[in-house]
Amino acid sequence: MNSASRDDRLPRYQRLRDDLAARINRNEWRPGEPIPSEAELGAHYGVAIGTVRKAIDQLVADAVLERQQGRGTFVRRARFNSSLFRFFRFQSESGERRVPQSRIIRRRSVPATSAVASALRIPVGEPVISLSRLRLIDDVPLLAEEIWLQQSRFAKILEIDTAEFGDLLYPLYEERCGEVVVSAEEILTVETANEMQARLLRLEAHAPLIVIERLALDLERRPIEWRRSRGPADRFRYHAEIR
Amino acid sequence: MNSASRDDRLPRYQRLRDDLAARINRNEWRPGEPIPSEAELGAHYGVAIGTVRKAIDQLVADAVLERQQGRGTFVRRARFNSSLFRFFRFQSESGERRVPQSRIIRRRSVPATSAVASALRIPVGEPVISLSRLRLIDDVPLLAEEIWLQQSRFAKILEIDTAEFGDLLYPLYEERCGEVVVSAEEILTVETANEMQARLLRLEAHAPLIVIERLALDLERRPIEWRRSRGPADRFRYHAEIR
DNA sequence: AAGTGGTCTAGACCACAGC
DNA sequence: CTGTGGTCTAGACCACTTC
Repeated sequence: MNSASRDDRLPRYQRLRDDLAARINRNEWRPGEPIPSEAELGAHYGVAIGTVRKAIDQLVADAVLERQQGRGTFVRRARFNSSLFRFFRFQSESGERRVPQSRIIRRRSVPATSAVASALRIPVGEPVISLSRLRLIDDVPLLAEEIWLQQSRFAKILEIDTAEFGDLLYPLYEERCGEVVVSAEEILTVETANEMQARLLRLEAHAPLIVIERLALDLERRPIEWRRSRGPADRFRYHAEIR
Repeated sequence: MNSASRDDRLPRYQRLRDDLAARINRNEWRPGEPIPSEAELGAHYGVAIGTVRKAIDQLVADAVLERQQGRGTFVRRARFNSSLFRFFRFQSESGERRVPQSRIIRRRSVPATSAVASALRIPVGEPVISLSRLRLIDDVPLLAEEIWLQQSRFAKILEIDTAEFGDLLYPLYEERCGEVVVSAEEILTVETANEMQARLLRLEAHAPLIVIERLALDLERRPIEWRRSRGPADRFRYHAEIR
């Protein structure tokens, strides 16, 4: 249990939620696997089943767990095909949702600039992994991305051959580093392309670019990755729900 | 109760939620006022207090109600200053969040085009109210908006002097028509200004514009309003959370 | 002190999945 | 048939607000 007793002032269902979240993060149950039944968890933690339900409710709302009546409660596999990828509507007016091809252009270790440090909530100068990649559909460049990762949590990323990265990074983070992206915050702005960006994206200079800054968070709401993506504004289409 | 017994197959807390939502929509309790206590509601509807809590939980999650421990549960007043207005960050890099000034340019009744009809989920040709307005900060144009409303629900909007509309429409909808906006879906794209838009927004022709299409929904998820807003892309800044 | 929402319990019964 | 989650109940105690 350990961390479940972190803060006695918090209600039990909160501490239970946090403990379950940590255990899932620790890969105690793998995606697709069921966690113990509500009754078992209640017995194990010494709380009523209603309290267990309330804790699980939250993780279901966070899309971390999935209930299946009569079967059990399961760790969700693949949080990668849904809303987090929304801005790939970026171009596919033409129809279906395809995963863009990915080409890593550069990978290096650098000290965190103040902007990166404040986004990732780490000290300035701390080593971070910096990735540059280009995303394409049908070999047409769609997005130029700069990506920053805290090196201490993602050291493995420096070891893998970039050719083996695949087209999606989040599954890589999960498989190689045990880091799971569950939510994100995005800020959208528009700027004009400089010469390098124009060349990379095969646009004319000064063409309008959409800029998407995204901070990806794990299920304990700690920053995992910060990225800045740029793509041609005229092919952009972004869907959002407001509550 | 009436509508609470609409569908016996639904769980009680769902039917209770719907009934409370309808009563709030009917202005049975005004914004800022408390609804009856959980115990009272339980007695009135003949359900356990836990069931009442579950129904209220949902309305709290929808930002329709607000709990205050020791005081009661209140109908939220003014859902107008929070996330629904996010894109007014549109320009105020300079600091605080201000409500742009609003100038109604045109108001008329027209038959719904197929696009408007499908957005508002009404038959093509049904009369709708069409508004054009300009929004400004410090007399600088910021957004040019086209707005469509189902005329049968918003007939009063045709009667009020447009000079008395004020700077915000949603409070107007609520006060005059009893229609409350609780959530919305937005689609963002970028296009270039035509001559009329450029003149209106005081931009040069072909300047990039951000286009925000918004469908506003009431707490029963029925479409209330559809609008298309255009503003200078270089002053655009949009924040979104993804889950 | 009285009334409100917040937490937690213990148990009943139902609907569904899987053997 | 057994085990799972889904709904619902009735009541205890706590924390907070108001008088």
